[in-house]
Amino acid sequence: MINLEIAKIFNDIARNLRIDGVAFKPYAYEKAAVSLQALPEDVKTIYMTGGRKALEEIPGIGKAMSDHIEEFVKTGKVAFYEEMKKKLPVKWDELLGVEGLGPKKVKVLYEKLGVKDLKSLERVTKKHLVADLDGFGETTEKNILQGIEFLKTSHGRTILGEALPIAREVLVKLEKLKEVEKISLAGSLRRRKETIGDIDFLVVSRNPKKVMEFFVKLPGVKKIWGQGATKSSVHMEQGFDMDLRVVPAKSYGSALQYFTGSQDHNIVTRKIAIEKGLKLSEWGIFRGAKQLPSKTEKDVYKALGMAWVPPEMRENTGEIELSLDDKLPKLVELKDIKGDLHVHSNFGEPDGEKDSIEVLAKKAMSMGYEYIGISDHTNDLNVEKSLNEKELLAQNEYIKKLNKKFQISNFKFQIFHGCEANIRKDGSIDVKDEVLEKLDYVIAGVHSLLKMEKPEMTARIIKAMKNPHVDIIAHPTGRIVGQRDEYQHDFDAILKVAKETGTILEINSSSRLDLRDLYIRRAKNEGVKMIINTDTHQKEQMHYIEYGVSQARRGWATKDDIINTLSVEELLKSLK
DNA sequence: GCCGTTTTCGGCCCGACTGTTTTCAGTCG
Repeated sequence: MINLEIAKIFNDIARNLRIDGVAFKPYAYEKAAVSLQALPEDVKTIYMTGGRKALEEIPGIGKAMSDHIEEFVKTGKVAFYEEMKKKLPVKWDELLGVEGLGPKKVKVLYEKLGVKDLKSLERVTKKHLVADLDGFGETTEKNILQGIEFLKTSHGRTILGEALPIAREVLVKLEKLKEVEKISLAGSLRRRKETIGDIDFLVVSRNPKKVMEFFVKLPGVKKIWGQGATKSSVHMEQGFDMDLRVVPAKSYGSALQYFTGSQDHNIVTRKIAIEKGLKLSEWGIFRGAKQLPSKTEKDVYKALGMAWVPPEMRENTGEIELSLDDKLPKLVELKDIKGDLHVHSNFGEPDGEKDSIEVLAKKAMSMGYEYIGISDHTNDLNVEKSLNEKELLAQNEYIKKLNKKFQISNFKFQIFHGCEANIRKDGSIDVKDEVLEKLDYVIAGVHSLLKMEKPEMTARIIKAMKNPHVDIIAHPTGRIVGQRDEYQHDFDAILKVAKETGTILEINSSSRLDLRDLYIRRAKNEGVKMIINTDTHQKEQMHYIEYGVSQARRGWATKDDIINTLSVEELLKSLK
């Protein structure tokens, strides 16, 4: 996305200006970057159709910014930025990842010691060349070295599905302390971002010291690296950080709002406070010296004239405006989900690691579902057991019998029979039409040749969607969080055909989290329906549905956008 | 550099902590 590319350039420019001591301009560049990130349309299209004038109507974009955008659209570069990069040619992403290192220290390290990346940083630190630099010292040098060590053992950002269960375990332990009056997750985990930098807890307690003492002694704590009167931070053995903050009850709402973020969201809420003659901080919302009610987040938003914003939406990508107008969408919830249509069974491989259809159906019932769909892999897939046409037909008979059995015992529960077929290189499906026809539904997905060029991959998926038997496209963009980027594809073209053909796009709840949040928003805007599935290979994974739901919420999806919130009868109608 | 029913000039979010300082800059969220 060109918007994101330009936003990154603007953020980089802001950082460089700030290093040079330029006041306020960096803020303008950051503001322009945020504005671009939040923009649903492509700036290139805006420029092509409306020219410079249209660009300057975007908030935060004035003459200089539109100059840069025009130049980038025309040449793919911004000369002003290229010059800056030459002056300070360091690997920012690497160096800023070291705890305690910021832009200014990086500049000094580059100019005095030639540090360009983590490797050269480690070298000069181990030679003890850092401590003598102006503004540095023994402690800073030691901290940098420890920061590098931690980076080596940490695996960067932790994916949501790993972080959330760990966080909940800690939450339960803290809740049991009698000193803890109230507790909540905060930060990116509460916003359910797909990856988490660190796990944040917010606690109300009259005895912060006691709570923090307990916190830093939790199992798995490797090092305490920050401790103030109301805050402590620890490195965990698993390679991530946890932060705990303690506040008084009268500040709980403002503190939760503040520590949940995102930072971009908070900057805007604080500005709204200023406009109303108020001041918002983690300690409360104030008119002069007088504190207004700040016990709950609702109090805080109400004082700002805003409706309470679901944490998943707090990214300053348009939610503030909707909240001010009281027009926030009612997001889909976990309890709305009535079934899961992407579940793999052990059919044809009873000794394998997967579960039987009966076990999976019972699991679905125990989760309060009204239906489950069995969708095993088919013919072409070689990495795990797949069913051929004959086996699919046998499975179909078997599921029919099972359903009859349930009916006799008067269960209000239905097993659907589908499959997860492969979309071949040419867009054809690897199962014969006459077999697909017999199934209740068909999921199709790309599982091979992921490196195709954009036009070919787009045409491949479009052809599959045009197949009258294909109801759902599994994990439509092919990415896996933290492991694999999406394949090349034209998402707008895919959306257009999905809409025309009534094909449903999957929100896969496994570590794929595919569709991602931004694409969910675009699909929703185009009126394309989606389904939240787990891609379960073992029955416990059916609980991953929660991650798919939170992803859908981050994409602003409502119940109406998601077809597995429908009852059995309505669901059948919404399929091809 | 951008913006404006308190402004076309004068503002730009806020507070805490750390380490290097002797009153504050840099970093973090």
